[in-house]
Amino acid sequence: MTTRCRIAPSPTGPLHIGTARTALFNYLFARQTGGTFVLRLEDTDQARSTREYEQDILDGLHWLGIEWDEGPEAVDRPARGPHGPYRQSERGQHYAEAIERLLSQDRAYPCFCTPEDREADRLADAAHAGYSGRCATLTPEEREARRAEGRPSVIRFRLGEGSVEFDDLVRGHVSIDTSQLGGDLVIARSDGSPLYHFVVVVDDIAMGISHIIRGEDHLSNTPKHVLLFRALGAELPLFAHLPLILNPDRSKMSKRKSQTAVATYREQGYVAEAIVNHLALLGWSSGDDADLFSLAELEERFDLSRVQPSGAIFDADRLDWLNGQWIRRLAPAELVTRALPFLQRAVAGAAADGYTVRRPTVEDLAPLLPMVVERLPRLDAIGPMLDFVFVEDLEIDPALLLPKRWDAVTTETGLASTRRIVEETGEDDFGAEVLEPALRSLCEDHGWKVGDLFMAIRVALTGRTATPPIFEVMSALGYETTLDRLAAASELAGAIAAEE
RNA sequence: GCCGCAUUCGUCUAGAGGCCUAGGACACCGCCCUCUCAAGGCGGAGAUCACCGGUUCGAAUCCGGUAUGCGGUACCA
Repeated sequence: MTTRCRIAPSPTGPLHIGTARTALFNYLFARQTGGTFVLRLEDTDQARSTREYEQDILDGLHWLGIEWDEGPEAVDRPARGPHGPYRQSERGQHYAEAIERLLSQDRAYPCFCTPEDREADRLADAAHAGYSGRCATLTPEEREARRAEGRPSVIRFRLGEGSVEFDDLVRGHVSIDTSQLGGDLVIARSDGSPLYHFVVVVDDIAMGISHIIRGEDHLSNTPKHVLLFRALGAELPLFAHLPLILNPDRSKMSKRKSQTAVATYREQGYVAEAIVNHLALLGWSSGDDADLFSLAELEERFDLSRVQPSGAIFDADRLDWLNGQWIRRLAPAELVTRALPFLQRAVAGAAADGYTVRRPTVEDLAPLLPMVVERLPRLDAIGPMLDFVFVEDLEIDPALLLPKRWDAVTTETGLASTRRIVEETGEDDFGAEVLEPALRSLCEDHGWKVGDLFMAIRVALTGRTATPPIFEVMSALGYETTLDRLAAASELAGAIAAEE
C-alpha cells in the first residue's frame, strides 16, 4: 500500500513556522516512502480565512521547496490531483453527505441547546465538564416540535462510551476514556456549516490519507477523530504527533512571542536552505555528528522513528549560524541572484534619503560578492556592506573619521599622504601589491599604527567602520573615486582641525 | 479543575543495561589569524542525565510514584 500524507493549513494567517515544519516532515516522509504528499486548505472558518493568506501559504511552501503532489495550485488556477477540490470551502457536498449518514444511523443528532442552557447544565453538574447531553435523547416528535418553534440547532456526534486507544508513531500507545472528551461533539454549526474536527476526518477518508503527521497540539483531539473514523466506517490511519516548536519560555510558538511568519524570515534575508535545515533539526536528528542537511539529503536520511517526543525551542542563534553556512555554500551566480534585491532595496533606501545613487545590477554585484560572502549572516546585511559603492555623494560622519588614537591633524595628514601615494602609484599599479607596502612604510615613517591609518581610510572611502578589506574596497570603488573620497575626507579632517 | 503528553549542558540533541570519568552543534569565554567587521583554526567552561524508590552484579537507558512544564478541554483551526 502506498503511503499518503498531507498538510492541512488554514488560511487564517500567513504561513507559520510550525506549519512549515509539519509540512516539511510530511513531505520528507512521503518522499522517503515513495508516497504522495497532499496539500489541503482548511478554510471552513470563512470569517477568518482569506485568499491573501492562502497565497502566502502556497508561496511560502514553494519557496522552501516543499512541493506537493496533490492540492490547490495558485489561487484561481485549477487544482492538481484526482481527489479535489482541495479547499474545504468547495467540498460542502462531502460533508453534507457524511452528516446525513451519521444522522440517519443516529450516530449524530440535532441539539437545540442555547448557550444559556449549556451554562446552566455546567453549573448544575460541575463534576462533568462539557456538554450534558440533554438533547441526546430527544424523540423525533420533540425535535419536530422544537423545529416548529423555529429554534436553531447544531449537529452533535455521539461519542459513546468506553476508552479510545490508538498508536502514535512517535509517542507509542495512547489511551483516553471517552467521558473525558467534553461530551458529544458539535460537528455542524446552526447555519449548517461543518466544523474542523469533522471535516478533517471526512477529508482524510475521502483523500485516502494513510498517515496523519501533525503537531502535538492535536494529540488530545485525536480520540475524537478516531471515533469519527470508525463511525464513518473507515479504516484508521496511522498517527504521528510531532513535538511542538516553542517560544523561548517553552510555550507553544506564537506570533506574540516569536517571529512566526515564514515570509518575514524571507524578507530578512534568510535563505530557504537554512530554514529547512533548522526546521528539520527541531525534533529530528540524524544520529551522527552532521548538522548541515540540504532538502535532498533530508529526503535521503529523514526517519520518522528518529523524531523526538519533547518540544523544541526555536533557537534564533542557531538559525543565524545555519543561514551563514548556507549562504556561503550557494553557487556564486545563485547568490548574486538572491542577494541583488536586498542590495537594490538598500540603495533605493539611500536614494529616498536624498542621496544620489546608481542602481546595482547583476554585473555590478557579481565581482563584489566574493569580498562580502563571509560577512553575511543574512542577505539583508549586504546593504551596509556594499551600499557605499552605489551612493555617489557619500557623506562622512565626522565622529567616525578620527581613529581613537589620532587627532584631526594627524588624520588630515594621514589621508592626504595616502591620497598622494595612490596618485603617485598611478592607475596601472592601483592594487594591494604596490599600495599596501607603500602605506605600511608611510606608517613606519610617522610612527603610526597601521590599523589607525587603515581605519581612517576605511571611513573615508565607505563612511563605515566595518567593511571588507580596504584594498578590495578601493578596487571596488575605482581609481578616481578613491582619490576623490580621500581628498574629501582629508579636507573634512582639516576642517575639524581648524575648528579645534 | 479534568484529561493527555513530555522531562540529558543556557539551546538543539547523541545515547535503545556495561563502550558514559555522558559525545556533537549553536550560544558563551580565551588564544591564533588579522587593516575593521566577519569567516576560519585551536582550546575552555558548561549536564550529580527533574526528583524519590524499585529491578539488576551493573541504569541516563527498564518499572512505579512525585514534581514541574506544556498541550487539549469552542457553533476556532
